[in-house]
Amino acid sequence: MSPRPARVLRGRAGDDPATALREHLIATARDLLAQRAVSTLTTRQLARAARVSDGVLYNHFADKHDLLVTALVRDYAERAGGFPATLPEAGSGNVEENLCECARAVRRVVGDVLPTAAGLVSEPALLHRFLRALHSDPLGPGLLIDPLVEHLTAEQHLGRLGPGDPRPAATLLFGAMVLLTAGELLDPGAARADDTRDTDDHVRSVVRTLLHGLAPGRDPSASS
Amino acid sequence: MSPRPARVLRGRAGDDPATALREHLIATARDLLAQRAVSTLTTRQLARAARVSDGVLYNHFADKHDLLVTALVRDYAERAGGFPATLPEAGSGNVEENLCECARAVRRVVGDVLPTAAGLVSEPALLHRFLRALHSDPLGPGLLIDPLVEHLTAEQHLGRLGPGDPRPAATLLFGAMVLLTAGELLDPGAARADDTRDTDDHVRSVVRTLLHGLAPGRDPSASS
Amino acid sequence: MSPRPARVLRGRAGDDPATALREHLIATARDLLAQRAVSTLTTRQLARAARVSDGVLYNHFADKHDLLVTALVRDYAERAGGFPATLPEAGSGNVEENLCECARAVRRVVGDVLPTAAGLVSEPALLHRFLRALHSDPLGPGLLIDPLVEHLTAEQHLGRLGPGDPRPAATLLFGAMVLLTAGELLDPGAARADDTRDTDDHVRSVVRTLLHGLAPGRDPSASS
Amino acid sequence: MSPRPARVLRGRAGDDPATALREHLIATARDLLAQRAVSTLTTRQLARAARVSDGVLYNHFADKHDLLVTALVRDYAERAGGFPATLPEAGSGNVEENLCECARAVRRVVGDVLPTAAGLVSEPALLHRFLRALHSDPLGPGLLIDPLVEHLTAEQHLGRLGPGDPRPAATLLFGAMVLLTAGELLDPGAARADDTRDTDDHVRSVVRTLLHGLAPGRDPSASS
DNA sequence: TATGAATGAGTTTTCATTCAT
DNA sequence: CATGAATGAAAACTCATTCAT
Repeated sequence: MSPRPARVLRGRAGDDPATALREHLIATARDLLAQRAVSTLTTRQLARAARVSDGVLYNHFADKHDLLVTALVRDYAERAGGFPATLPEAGSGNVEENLCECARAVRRVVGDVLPTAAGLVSEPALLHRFLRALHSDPLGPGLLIDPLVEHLTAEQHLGRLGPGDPRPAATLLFGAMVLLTAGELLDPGAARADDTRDTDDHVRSVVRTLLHGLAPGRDPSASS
Repeated sequence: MSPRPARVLRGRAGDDPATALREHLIATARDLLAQRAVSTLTTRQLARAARVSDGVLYNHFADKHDLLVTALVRDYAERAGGFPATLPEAGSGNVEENLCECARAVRRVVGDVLPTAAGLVSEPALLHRFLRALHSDPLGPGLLIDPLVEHLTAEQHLGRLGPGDPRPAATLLFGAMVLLTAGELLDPGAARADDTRDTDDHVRSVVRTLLHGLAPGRDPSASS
Repeated sequence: MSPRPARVLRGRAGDDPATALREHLIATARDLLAQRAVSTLTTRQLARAARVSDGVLYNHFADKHDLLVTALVRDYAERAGGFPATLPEAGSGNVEENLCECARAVRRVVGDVLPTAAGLVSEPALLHRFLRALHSDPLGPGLLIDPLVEHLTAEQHLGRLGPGDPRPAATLLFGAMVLLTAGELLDPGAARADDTRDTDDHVRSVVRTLLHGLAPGRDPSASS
Repeated sequence: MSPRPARVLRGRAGDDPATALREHLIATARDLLAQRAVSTLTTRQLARAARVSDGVLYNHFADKHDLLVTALVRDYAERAGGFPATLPEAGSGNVEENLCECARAVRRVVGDVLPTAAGLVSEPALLHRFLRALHSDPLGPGLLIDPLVEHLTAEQHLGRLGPGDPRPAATLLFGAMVLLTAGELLDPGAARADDTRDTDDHVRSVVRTLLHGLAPGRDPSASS
């Protein structure tokens, strides 16, 4: 009485067969999205990669964009949703080290999310649908910045950071990490064996600069 | 019996007609690139816009990508090449105001360059060729960061900024501007009438935070 | 352990469920055929409209065409079958008025049947099957003409029409009505508010011409 | 300096190469339209039949419908445009024979035009574009009826036909011919060796009936 | 060397039909 | 028998590239 399952799902059990293939398609799309840019993905490639016939897509999604946006949102939600948990506890250890750990967390999530996000820029229709989907989800545009701001605020309340609006500070830290990530993405040739070490030095110096500021008359060596 | 010049160039004199048409195509491509995304640009549109026949392109460039990359590089070179001149003179006026002006200059150039650059992500082949072209040109990847670093170094020598590596500071400032710009590009709906003012407030607060740092025990109100 | 009846027929009793669903599909197809053209009807639309699963069709009909032809024949049979009863009684009232009423009856049935029939032309396979089905049914091609011929014959026997073969007369009347109907179908824009009146004037003048003939030496005004 | 000609046109000379392929496509479409119904024609079939690549169509026409409508109009124009010339001269020979000749002319043109026209019914979009094209051409919807009306009028002025509106008479004659034609088109099996003879008898009896009318008190034998 | 029509592989999407359940 | 998802062969249309002139 149930319809025939897709060949590719033969042998699996326990799933709701109605949603199993839908999920399979989303998963396949995410896989491909991690390799190629959105706009280079064809429905044919998708079907081939999912080991499924050309038409299935349209049994589960309104059109190609519908599947793509769904996969994109799912991807973003999972990657960005885990971000807050990767931030260190405010008050623990030492402030600078904490900030470095924050910066590394940002770098990780940006590394995950940036390639896909950048690919969206050239597909205005897709971008629009993606942003609408994000806004109607609990995933707001502040999903990544806000936890950082909260961390800084918490450290302020603990007296471990000075007063002042933490949001520009978060922007500075976040932006610097975006830049480092983008640089590496654009120029993979620069990635060397000692890459991690170098990168971490970058992170640390950025954090220190942010902590002590550029203005003269302060002794940054005090906390190093 | 010299070869027939393209119709669109009839009447011009003095130029080498061969390079004239090449330049004309590059200029047209740049014009279109400022309007549409790279991936949506067809050779036909290009030919029509250049008032030239569909095939000429292949007499002057290896293929469509070759023309596009050339136009992209040219565009980047001009926009980014003009950037240093838009930075204020170190030592003039007041340091904070100078930094704000630097930040605004960064925002302008990023606003010019980011949309096109982001569009490249979805065309991996193009992106690769673009990056190779950039590296073989004098236009290194530091084209935008280095002038900023120099400005900061100059202010340090004048004693108007504290000691320390100016490069992470430049990264922080630059990254924050990228973030602001990207936010506006992605969410044009957030652009309001008071947009300029808001944005400038953002810029100023970012600069102040960068100047005074996050560490406690410093009175940021002193210099505001 | 009798087979499960289709959801849409649950609760009905007394019918043979096998033929009930068959009839339900035919009825649904007729409904849709009255709205859309044959060639635009998909099996999916049919199944949805019948509130039945996509595959049932193939349990009761050889294929889509089989169902469609069956529905088409059924439709034609009912519309054309009702036609004789809509003709006026020979001998009643006045001959001209009776002929007008015949003409109107023809127009009605043609209006019902022509759109569907014309739509068949673009589906040669369907058309062929349809015609074969018609011929094997008691529904011959004379189904519409013959009753008209009989009416004329009856009026002849009553001495209210002159002698001569009534079949060409029926052809003339029928053909004129087909023309009027086709004209309106092809050019719906010509339909005005006073449409009914105009059309009826057309019908009347056609009937009068048919009654009195074109040959000279006859005073058509005598019977007007 | 001229672009490369289509392979299929190699060797021909004298034509304007720009319009040669356009005409070739129209001609091919007309050929196919004479065999298959409009809606069953695919762009692929068209290209194959024209011995031309799949895409050429779009170099000369906005889309498939554009080509089809153009072919349809061209076809109609040529077939229907020649119709008036095939009518006999009013006043020549004998009236009845003249009317029979008119009827035969109508039958010919209807036989040419009806199959194609009927196929249009199931393609509302195409039908609409076709009708619009017809109306903007000198080819009005009266193109076929009007010459017939004029013939009758001329015969009236010569005193060879009685008075009265000739238009309903034209409608009757035309409609009867449409019916005869449609019957033969729908039921090609009825076409026999003696077909022409039979058909001609039909035509003659229809014309006589039209001439003498149905009303009693007239002696139709007088003119037979 | 400029022209611009011809080429044909490639794109997204539809849909009649099948078939495991 | 009913179910309805899977199938895959089209469909219309696009576009980078070629090439006779």
